[in-house]
Amino acid sequence: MTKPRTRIQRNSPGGKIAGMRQPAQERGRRRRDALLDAGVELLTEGGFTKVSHRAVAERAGLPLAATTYYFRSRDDLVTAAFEQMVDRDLAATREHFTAHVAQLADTTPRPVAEALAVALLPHDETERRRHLALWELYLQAGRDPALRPLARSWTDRCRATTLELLRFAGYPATPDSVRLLGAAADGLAIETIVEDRPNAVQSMVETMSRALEWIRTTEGA
Amino acid sequence: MTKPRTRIQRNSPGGKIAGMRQPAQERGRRRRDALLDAGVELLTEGGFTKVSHRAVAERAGLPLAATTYYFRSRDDLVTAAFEQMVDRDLAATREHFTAHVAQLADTTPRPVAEALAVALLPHDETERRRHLALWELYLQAGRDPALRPLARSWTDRCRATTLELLRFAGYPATPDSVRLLGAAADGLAIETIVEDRPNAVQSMVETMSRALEWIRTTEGA
DNA sequence: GAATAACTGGTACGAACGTACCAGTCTGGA
DNA sequence: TCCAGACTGGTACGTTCGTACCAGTTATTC
Repeated sequence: MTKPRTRIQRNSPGGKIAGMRQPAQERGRRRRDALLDAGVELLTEGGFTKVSHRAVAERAGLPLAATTYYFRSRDDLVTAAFEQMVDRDLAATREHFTAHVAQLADTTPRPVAEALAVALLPHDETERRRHLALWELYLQAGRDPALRPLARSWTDRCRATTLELLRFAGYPATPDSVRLLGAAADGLAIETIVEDRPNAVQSMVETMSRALEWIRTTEGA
Repeated sequence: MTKPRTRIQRNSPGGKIAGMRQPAQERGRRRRDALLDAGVELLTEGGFTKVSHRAVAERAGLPLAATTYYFRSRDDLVTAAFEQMVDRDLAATREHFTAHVAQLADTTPRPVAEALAVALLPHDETERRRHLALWELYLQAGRDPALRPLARSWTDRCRATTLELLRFAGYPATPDSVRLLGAAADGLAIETIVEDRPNAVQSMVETMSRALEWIRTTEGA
């Protein structure tokens, strides 16, 4: 993904391994975190291409060289940011869904589908852009094998979470039905995020509740 | 998407509108097409970031300035390439599906799902990368309003084609069921293309045939 | 055949980029 | 107290980029 290799590589300028994972000192850890947060912010705002060493450093209020000190390369930083975004995304989904379902009177398909849509769709422009960035990174994994394990783990964890949440809501879902439901949810979510059409949310709820209805009848409630 | 605006813009260097849509002369049309094809190739091979004026010109065997002569900007070129890729993709899907279905003995869910998977999934590495590029551009539409109409039209045409093909295969599909089926197909296709797991195709066939089964029972065959 | 527009191709500018480099300062363990 | 290693921050290199520019050649129109 990068090219300029203009000077001789020097791996250890005095003993350190260039771009370690865990800084030894507290201040170093704070700095690395700040860079990571800056990376996530920039990824969210402008996607992949807006994440440059300079932009990240400026956003974090740190000198340019800090980025190459704490991360082996730009790719390394982006990968770490992706990882963090996935974690946060899954946690947020779980939280949204359980909070929504907990206050439900009945668990007929319709309100559960609503809870799912609320949990999976962005609620404001910033969140929309975050989801966009997440999918951009996911797609990038199709070209960059280094990102692939992360992409797979995102899918797996999404499916596991969906299965768990459905059972929590009283649906006798199996991995098979979750596969269909999850894929459909992904497809609809991407469509909503990208195309920004009127009634997209309502339409997604409609479609998802049909899918839940299908689960309830075929899996035998 | 671009920034460097270093000199004063000059719109009409002698009468021409910078970057017209249809060259007036035959040779010009051929050159524009060559640039477009080069753009599609580069998009396929390396995605978005590999498409630079210089790369396109070199691939097309033309001087650098040809790119700015025939396209208003890099974005303009990319948009035109996206348009072309969508057209070709839809045509290929239709062709694959009908060819496959035509030689089917029965139209039970399983073989039809197979035909769908064959029509929607890439068959070699080049095709896989082409699909990757298509989705990258689609996602880009989430950030760039200029691309959005194209993204919407892709979705709409996909759904219309799916509906048509299902009916061709003898399935009494409605727009509603196509919406679920199409979203699921998109989700599964992206997953397959990006994650490159073993048995992905078979798993997709499995899932799609369950969806078709469902269509057949609920829509009443 | 002359005038006008379409097109060509080489070049230049200014900006941004990834990352290497290095002389220094700070910090924690012996 | 000392010193090795962690960290800092400023700078520099070489590359690539988008696109403007312009003196030419070629085609079309009157």
